[in-house]
Amino acid sequence: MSKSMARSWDWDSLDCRAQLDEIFFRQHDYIQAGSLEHKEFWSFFDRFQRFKTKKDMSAHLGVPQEYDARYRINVSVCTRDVEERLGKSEHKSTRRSSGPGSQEISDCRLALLHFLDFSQRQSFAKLAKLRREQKNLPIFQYRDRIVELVRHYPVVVVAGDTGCGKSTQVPQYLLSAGFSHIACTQPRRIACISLAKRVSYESLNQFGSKVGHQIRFETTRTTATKLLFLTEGLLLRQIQQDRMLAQYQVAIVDEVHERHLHCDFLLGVLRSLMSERPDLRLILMSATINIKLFSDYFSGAPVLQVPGRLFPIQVIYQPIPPEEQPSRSEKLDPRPYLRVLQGIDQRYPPEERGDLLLFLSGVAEISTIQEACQIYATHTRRWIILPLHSTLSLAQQDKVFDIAPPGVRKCIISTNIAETSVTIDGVRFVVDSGKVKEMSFDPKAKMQRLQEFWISRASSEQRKGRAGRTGPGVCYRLYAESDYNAFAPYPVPEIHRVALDSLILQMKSMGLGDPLSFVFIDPPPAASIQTAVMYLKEQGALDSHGELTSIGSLLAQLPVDVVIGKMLVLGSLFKLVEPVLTVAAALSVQSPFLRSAQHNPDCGTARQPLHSNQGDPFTLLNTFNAWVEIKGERGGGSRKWCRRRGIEEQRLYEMVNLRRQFKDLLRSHGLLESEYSDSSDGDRGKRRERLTERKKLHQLKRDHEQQGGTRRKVLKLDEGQDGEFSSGSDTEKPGRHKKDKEESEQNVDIQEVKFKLRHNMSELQEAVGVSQDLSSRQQALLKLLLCRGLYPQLALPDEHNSTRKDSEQVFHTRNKQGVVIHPTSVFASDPEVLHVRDSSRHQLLAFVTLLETNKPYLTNCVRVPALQTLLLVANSVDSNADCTRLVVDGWLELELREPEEALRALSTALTLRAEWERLLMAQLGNKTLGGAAEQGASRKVLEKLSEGLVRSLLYTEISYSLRRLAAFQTQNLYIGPQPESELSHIQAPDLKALYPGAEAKPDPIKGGLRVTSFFTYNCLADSKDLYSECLRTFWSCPNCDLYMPLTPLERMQHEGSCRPAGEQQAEQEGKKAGSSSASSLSRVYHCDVCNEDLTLTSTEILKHKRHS
DNA sequence: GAGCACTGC
Repeated sequence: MSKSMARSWDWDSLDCRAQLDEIFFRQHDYIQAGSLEHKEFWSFFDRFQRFKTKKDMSAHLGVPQEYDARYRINVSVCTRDVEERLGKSEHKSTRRSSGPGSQEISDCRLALLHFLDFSQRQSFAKLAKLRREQKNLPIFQYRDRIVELVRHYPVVVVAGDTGCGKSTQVPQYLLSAGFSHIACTQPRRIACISLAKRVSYESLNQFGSKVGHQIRFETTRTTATKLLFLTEGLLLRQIQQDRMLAQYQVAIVDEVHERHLHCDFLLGVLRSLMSERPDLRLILMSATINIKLFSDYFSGAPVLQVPGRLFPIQVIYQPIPPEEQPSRSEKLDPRPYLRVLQGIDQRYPPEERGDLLLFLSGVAEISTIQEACQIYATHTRRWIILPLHSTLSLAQQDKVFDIAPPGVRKCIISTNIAETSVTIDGVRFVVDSGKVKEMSFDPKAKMQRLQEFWISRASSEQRKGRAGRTGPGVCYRLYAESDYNAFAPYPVPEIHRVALDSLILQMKSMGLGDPLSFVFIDPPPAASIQTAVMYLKEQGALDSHGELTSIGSLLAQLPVDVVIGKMLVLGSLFKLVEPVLTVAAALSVQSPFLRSAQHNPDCGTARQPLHSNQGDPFTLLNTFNAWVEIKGERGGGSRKWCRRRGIEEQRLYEMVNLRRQFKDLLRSHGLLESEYSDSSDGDRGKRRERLTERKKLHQLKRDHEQQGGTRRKVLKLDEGQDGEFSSGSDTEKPGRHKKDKEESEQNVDIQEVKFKLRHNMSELQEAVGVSQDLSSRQQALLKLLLCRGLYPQLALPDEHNSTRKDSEQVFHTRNKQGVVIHPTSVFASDPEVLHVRDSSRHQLLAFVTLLETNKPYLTNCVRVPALQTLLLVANSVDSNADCTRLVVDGWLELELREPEEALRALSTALTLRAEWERLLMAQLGNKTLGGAAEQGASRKVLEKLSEGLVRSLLYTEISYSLRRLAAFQTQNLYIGPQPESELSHIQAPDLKALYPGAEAKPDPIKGGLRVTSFFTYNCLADSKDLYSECLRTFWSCPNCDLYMPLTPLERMQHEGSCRPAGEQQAEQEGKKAGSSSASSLSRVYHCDVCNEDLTLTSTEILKHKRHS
């Protein structure tokens, strides 16, 4: 180039460029070394130099030799030190042997100025195009009208169909009109992210960081944010903290027509807030369906209707002929679907592009049709068949966005995930089966049900609309027009179909009063609300008056199901937080185990070491722990580790996020001690190391964001022919294939980058390490905690299971008989561990969900020792006189062989449970943990309790039988009530000091004595012929000198108060052995036959009944 | 022997 170049200056050398980088692209410069723009500059530079050379040879072609400062550049690249260097090197250029001279620096500066000018001009062109597009949107005509309406009315409804631009434009109109602090809710996270990005781009960052998004684990919100896109659930959480929603001036609720649970609830909450916040502006945005409902709900709010902008779509009704309609429990007939593919091949030349989207109801249906279509596709070589549903791996789901090679169409066979959640461009044909699977809730059996239904007209239109996004389309409906007309107009709102437990709990904690009188937009059935209230009472979240208890208000703060929330609370109480955090997180995300991998024997073998025959939550725990270990050892290698086992790594990342959120919440509610200060986190060197790593990670993340995600690949014709796990696709293949794989392995895994930025790996490892190898004692305790959380979700193995085939094992829950284990559970492949091998080892299954599809299935099961667990978790335990017969929750009957053992077990359970309850209440009542001394003391008590639970109860071997009561048996279970006035002479022992909540009053319904809130003594109509005198047996107390005949109750009472000498001093609550006793077990009984009042014991009553 | 889809300070 210049003649002075002899000095070894080479523009192409990396070294020379690096030297210029140090001058122009430093950390605080407009463009930084390493950024995308920096890369672009150097490629621009090359082109620019070539152009200059060419121009030197030819004539002047517009590029000035020197850059003219009148250009639009508003960034200075001529900082003082650059000027200085220019000056210096001009003088001393001859002395310098290497490095850029003044010529090089000014060359580079010229190029940089041209580059900036060029990119700015480019963005002006972009801007002009953008503004044109904005003005072309249907909603643009209504811009002033919308602003005017919002200024004058507290609530406005904007209704517009797909493509009218309401989601992106309305918030911008409001911003330009001077509104700020705008919240715009979306039902889905992705929508929040992409809308924030889009609006920020459209306003050319005119609002800078003033447009942001916030979702559960991610936010770009700053104090400067004026417009925030957030999820509906998140806004609800914010209202829970900030009742008046003072942080916002405007709330936009988008997609209200989708009628999600959160959305319906949010509308209700906002409606009740309007009177207290007259200044708040509320805008509902909806598709043009059912608008009147929303307007009426807000006392006739004005509606602005905007036409949509879709391309025309031709609708063809092709009802399935009767002979091809599948009868019940039969596979779908693929012929109607194949005919559509054939028809398209005949009618449309392959060079006319356009893909096909086929809606079916479920995964099984998709597989059936996929198989048939694949045969056709292989034969014609004109189609690539791709399944799409949420249980596919994310990598496989992503394939639907890839491009088919010329002359080939994609045929995407999808569930209704493609109706709203996933939008695929380039779809020209839609095939609609008209079916959908929907979840409903059966409150009687406490069971979820997944059933197939006809879709609604609204869904039908939504599916059709997917064909007209990028051009005119065709929609084939595989039902008759008359069917369409008979469809319900809208889908059933979610609030009508699901269990309302969490919703009611939220309402209570938000102080919204009686849920039955709350004005919902479309109130759920009263029975559904009542069921939820009852359930919450049973769980102790609400008291008998329906008011929130302390545990209830805590559970309301935890963003999990009530069942999971209870586990978390118990886990922190028993210092088993780490494993419980993992289990709670695992049960709150989609299963990390991919179904498609289940058939692959290699995956099965690789997964085997992770399996725990204690139950599915333990398998999940093992998996998470193993992954954390791998992650620490070989970082990026975890991806491969997951793939080999058919595990979706994304789910494990989600678990880490959840774990941390749960931990923070437990800590902020005083259930966990706060983390020690960071000083323990190693030496300075380590911290510096981590800091440099974080810098690198941030750069990787920025690069990824600037690249705008991944580029679309072109699909191969044989794509989708086999799943990713079949035919050993995991084994390394020689040649090109292997190279591809290695390359992709080196690609930046953006999820891992984000994960590393958010979490401190060594901290996680340390925390998890605690739970890595649970002692059998801890495992027993953990099971108990999980079970108490899951209660009353318990199932009893059928007594004949050991004679049945593996696949025909039957179980019974209290409300539903004949349920089976889901094939994905560890117990489906290993049912022998549930069989009764000896009479001291009966087991129950605690389960997370009971879902009926073809059959009622139990998922996520844990096996627990029956008697011991029941005594500790059951809501009601009823006994006969010598406690050898127990009835639990009115449906399980246990008969113990040895009265001695029976009594000991019951007595131990009562004591431990009382202690447990006391600790729990102390923990909950005591928001901030006391001083170290108190903590130490409570830790001791706790250790004793844990020890007691495990050693004295869970490990105890007691011989007993276990069966479920038949319907007729439950009818005459109890002795029955006696009028209280006639019982006054019975001296009830004072057990209050012994067991908190102890009443020891005659039970007015069951009869017998109600000893604690869950235990009623001697209320069973026992078949054994026992007189009260026989109940007294000689007994010697192991702790003191007492030796005398006592009734069982007296014994329990004594045992509860008489502790070993060491313990006695710790227990300062002066309690004395009951002076009075329940010796008089007889009471007044009115016999209807004799019409006489008799004073009899319970067994005498029974005898009397038989004879009279 | 087999499960729609979302979501949570």
